[in-house]
Amino acid sequence: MSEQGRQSISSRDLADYLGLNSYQIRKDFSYFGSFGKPGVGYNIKKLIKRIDKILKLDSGHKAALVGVGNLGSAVLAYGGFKTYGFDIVAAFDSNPKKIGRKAMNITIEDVSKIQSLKKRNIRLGIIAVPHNAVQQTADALVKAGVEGLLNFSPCCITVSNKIKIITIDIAQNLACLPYYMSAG
Amino acid sequence: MSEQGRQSISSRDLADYLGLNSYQIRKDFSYFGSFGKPGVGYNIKKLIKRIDKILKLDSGHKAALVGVGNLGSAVLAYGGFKTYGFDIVAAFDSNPKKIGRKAMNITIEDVSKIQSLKKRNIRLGIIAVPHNAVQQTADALVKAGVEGLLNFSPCCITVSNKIKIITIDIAQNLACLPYYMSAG
DNA sequence: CTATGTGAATTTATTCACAGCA
DNA sequence: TGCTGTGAATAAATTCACATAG
Repeated sequence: MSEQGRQSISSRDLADYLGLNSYQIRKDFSYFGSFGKPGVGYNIKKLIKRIDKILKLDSGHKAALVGVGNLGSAVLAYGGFKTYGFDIVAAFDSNPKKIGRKAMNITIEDVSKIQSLKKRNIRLGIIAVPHNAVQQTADALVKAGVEGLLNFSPCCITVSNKIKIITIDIAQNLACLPYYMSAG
Repeated sequence: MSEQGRQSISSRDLADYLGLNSYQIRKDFSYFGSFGKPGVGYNIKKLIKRIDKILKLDSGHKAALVGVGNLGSAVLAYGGFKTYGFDIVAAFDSNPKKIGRKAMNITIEDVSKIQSLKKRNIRLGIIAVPHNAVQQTADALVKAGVEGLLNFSPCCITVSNKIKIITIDIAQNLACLPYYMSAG
C-alpha cells in the first residue's frame, strides 16, 4: 500500500485485509503505544517503521544459506526477504562442482568455511541441506556464532537453548488442509 | 518412536518432546475422548491412528504440484509427505522443455491440462510458480475442483471462501527470528 | 462525523489439583 | 505407585462500549 502511494489506513481496513477485526488491531497496537490519528487512521509509512522497530527488523540483518540444491536455489531466488530487511550475503555447499560458482550474485563457498561467519558478523543461518546433514550443519553454524536458524527439514535439531530455531515443515502445513476442507 | 519399536508414551514425555506441558497434552486429548491407560500412558500406534482420524489424514490424499522449478523440484524431492498420508501424483509446468520429462517418477504435464484434476479426483494443489503467475494458477486449480491450496508466494490470493489456502511465506518466518534472538 | 485508545465485560485457554484406574 | 482424565481455579485473549481527539 505504501508503494502504491496510499497515505493512511484505518484499523477496520487493516483488519479486513488480514482477516481479523478492528478491535484486535487497535488493542494490539495499544500495547506498544498510540500511533494513530482519530478520524483518520494510521499513517502507513510510520506504521511500517514502528512495527519494524518492535520486531527488531529496522537494523537490517545479514543471513547465510547452507545448501544450494533445489530448495536453496529457490530461497536465493525468493524476493520476499528485502521486505523485512534481510540480505542473504553468503551461500555454502559441500559439492565441489558448485563451489566457486555464482548463484544470484553470491559466490558459493565450501561448507568448511562456515566458521568465517563469526568475523563477517552474520547471525542468521538458513539450512537447506539434505535431512541427514541438518544436525551437523546446525552445529557448525552455532559454532560460527549464528544465533537464529531457519530450518526446512522435518527433523528435530538439538542446539543450545540460547539459539532460536524456526522450522518450516512443508508437509505439516499441507496436513492442515484436509481438516479445514471438511469443516466447510 | 513407533518406527523405533516403542510401545507407549506418557503425556509428560510427549510434552517434553514438543516443548509443552503434560496438562496441555491431556486436556487437548480429552476433548476428543479418552485414549490412554492410567499408570502406563498412550499406545503410540493407536495415538497416531486416532490423531490421523481427527485431522482427516487417515484416508490418504492425492495432491498436484504446479510449477516444477527449483522450489517445485524441492517439494517433489521432499520426503515428509508420506508421514501425513499425502501422495503427489501430478506435476504441471508451462515450460515446453520440461513437459513430458519425468521428475521423481512423475511425468510433467502442460499447465493447460490442469482441468483434468477433476476427473482424477485430486483435491489438493501445491503452487510453486513465479509470483506473477500465482493468481491465475490458483484460479485454474479452483476451476478444476481443487479445494485446498498450499502457496509459497508472499502474495494475497483471491479465491472463493469455500477454498482453504495455506500460505508459507519463508521470509515472514525468518522475520520472527530477530525478535526472539534479542529476547535472550 | 469518523476513527482511535482503553477500561470493563466476556470468552477462551492454560494450569492446577485430585479422584480413580492399571 | 504412576499416570490418566477432568472439574475448578487461574490467567490470557478477545470483544464490547464509549470517552475523546482530529
